[in-house]
Amino acid sequence: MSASTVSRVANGKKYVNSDKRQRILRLIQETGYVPNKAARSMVLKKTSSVGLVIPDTFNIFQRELFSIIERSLEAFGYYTMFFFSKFEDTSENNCLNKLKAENLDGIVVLHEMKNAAFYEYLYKACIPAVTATFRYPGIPAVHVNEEQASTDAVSHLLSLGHRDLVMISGDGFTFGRQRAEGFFQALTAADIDFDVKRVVFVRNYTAEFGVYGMRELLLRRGVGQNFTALFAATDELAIGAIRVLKDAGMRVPEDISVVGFDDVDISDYIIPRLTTVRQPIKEIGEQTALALHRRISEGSVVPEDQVLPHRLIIRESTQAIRFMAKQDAE
Amino acid sequence: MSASTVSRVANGKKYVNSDKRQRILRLIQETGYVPNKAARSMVLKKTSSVGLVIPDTFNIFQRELFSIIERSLEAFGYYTMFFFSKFEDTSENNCLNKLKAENLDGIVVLHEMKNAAFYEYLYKACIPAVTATFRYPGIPAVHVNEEQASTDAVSHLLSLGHRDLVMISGDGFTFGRQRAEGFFQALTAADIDFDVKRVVFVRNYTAEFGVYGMRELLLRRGVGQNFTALFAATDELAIGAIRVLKDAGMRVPEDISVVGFDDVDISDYIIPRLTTVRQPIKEIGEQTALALHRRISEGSVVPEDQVLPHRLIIRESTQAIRFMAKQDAE
DNA sequence: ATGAAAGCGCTAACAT
DNA sequence: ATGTTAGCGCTTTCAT
Repeated sequence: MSASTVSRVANGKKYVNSDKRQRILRLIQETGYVPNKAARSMVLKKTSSVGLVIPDTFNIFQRELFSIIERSLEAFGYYTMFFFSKFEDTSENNCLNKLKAENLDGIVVLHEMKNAAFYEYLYKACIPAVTATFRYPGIPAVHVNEEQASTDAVSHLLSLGHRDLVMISGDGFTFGRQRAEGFFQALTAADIDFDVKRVVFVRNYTAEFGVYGMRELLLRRGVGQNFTALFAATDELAIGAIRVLKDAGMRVPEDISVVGFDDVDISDYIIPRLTTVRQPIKEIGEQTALALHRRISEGSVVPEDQVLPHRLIIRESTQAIRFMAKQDAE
Repeated sequence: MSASTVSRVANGKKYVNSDKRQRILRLIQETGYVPNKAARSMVLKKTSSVGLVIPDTFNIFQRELFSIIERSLEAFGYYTMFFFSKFEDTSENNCLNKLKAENLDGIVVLHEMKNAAFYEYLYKACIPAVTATFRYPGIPAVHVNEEQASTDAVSHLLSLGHRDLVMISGDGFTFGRQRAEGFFQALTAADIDFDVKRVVFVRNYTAEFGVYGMRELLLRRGVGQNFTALFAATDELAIGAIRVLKDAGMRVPEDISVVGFDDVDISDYIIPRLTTVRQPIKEIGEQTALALHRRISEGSVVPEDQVLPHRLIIRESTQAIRFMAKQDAE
């Protein structure tokens, strides 16, 4: 029989005698035949593959997220190709070139490319894209309300009686600035003095940089500043910061309350269990995949912003301010 | 000019007038032309892509590892495709089928497929493969000596005076059994009674399952058993176990010493800092990529086993046994 | 040094 | 219902 008949069977098309269909199906089984994807995608002019652009170094939350996205995409029948990119021009261009060679059906952007050429290419080449955990004008995004979530975290601290707050954030991504923004908003709303010194920005969102951030904060503390509570822009930053506090003889939460962000899996197991803002990571991943699938299959062009609900998870690392702590300070 | 000339330029072939070459190069730059990978791989009969088979659920160590492998592979000019597989037949077959469709140049196996059909396919289809963190007969492997590493960890506990040891391991992968094996070997070598009750096997290597494991151990403890030290098959298992101990009012390391395995990035920041066995994760990743590259490019068939050196990292979670602890027990 | 032509494995349009 | 043909974008002979 001819190639086209086999093709018809393989793709479940009509117009095939059912005897013949059975026979071909059996043969496919026996020989373990699998159609060549390259050839298929060449004639179909689509690859059933989507690209996932991710940061070269990622924290636990991001790692979790992109594996969820990968699996959700797979459920829709897409293959996922990962593209790592650093926060630097050469790396981004490199990444873009690889992307171009793939004829991807769509792209999920998890890493904020700073080079506008990237987004221009997506636009010109009419490649459906969705961003997750951040926004870019004209592209549908799935994310939480970072400012509001941060404000909620800080409000929790405020409601516990804390007035002297500090924050560790990062300068690498927009969310770092947004979370700091939320921090300041909550503070000003509570009539607390607006002092930029309350926030230290570190290069990365890992525990290692949490250590650096807290050391800096402790240094500042020495020269007149003081604090009873910390808001860390990620759980890992919090873990590093708590480490330093412990080493400096300060107890969490007795002396210092700490709240993190992300609700990474280990946050519920560390000592003390971390109070944090949970991002609905599963939903973010699934909605991102769904949004991209819809853009690809239905060609819906309307860029819609999906803001998913966050939730404050109160655990052990925060507690009401004690008078002792205040007295120690004076 | 003709397509073939452009092709020659794009691939850096000879026999092109240098004026023309310059002109084409410039045009490529300007138009942002990138050759279509599908068409290329069809005629070349190779894809420059390698598959990375990874477990559907992975712990921090594995996540770190496969991102290192991906980057190392990229350095050799390969694209990486990720294939997730569960520990179950349908999922493995599914994974195998996807693999087949790709015409991969090579495959890195990080997930122990139990279905032999998988390895048979690799063999029959002559697809170069390398396994990492475990071994499969006939395939080059990159890994540490799991038994020896475990023995070293236990010896450390022994040298601290501990005699009553327990272990939490998993049954999902070979390394779980190997690490338990090393545990028993160290015990028998030290003339300590060989009691299978000393080890509890959980379904997964995460903190969550560390909690379950320790709860079980504590239950057993109630009925006459006792222990002053724990060896956890992964750092995350250790984190979960320490959590339970803390909740049960036991201090680490004052009452119970704990040693983990992997030296995951956060292990140096948690409270207490975790004593653990470090796997040379970077080297494992790099050597895996290198081994595969060599098999692909040089076609070397000799399956060689690469055993990389581990290292015991002593931190805060272990300390010499105290008499008090012994007395408490009696 | 360059161009023309063939062919990689597949699917879709066209015949029958 | 089935086979034949053309063509996807590239590289590689083979001519010139």
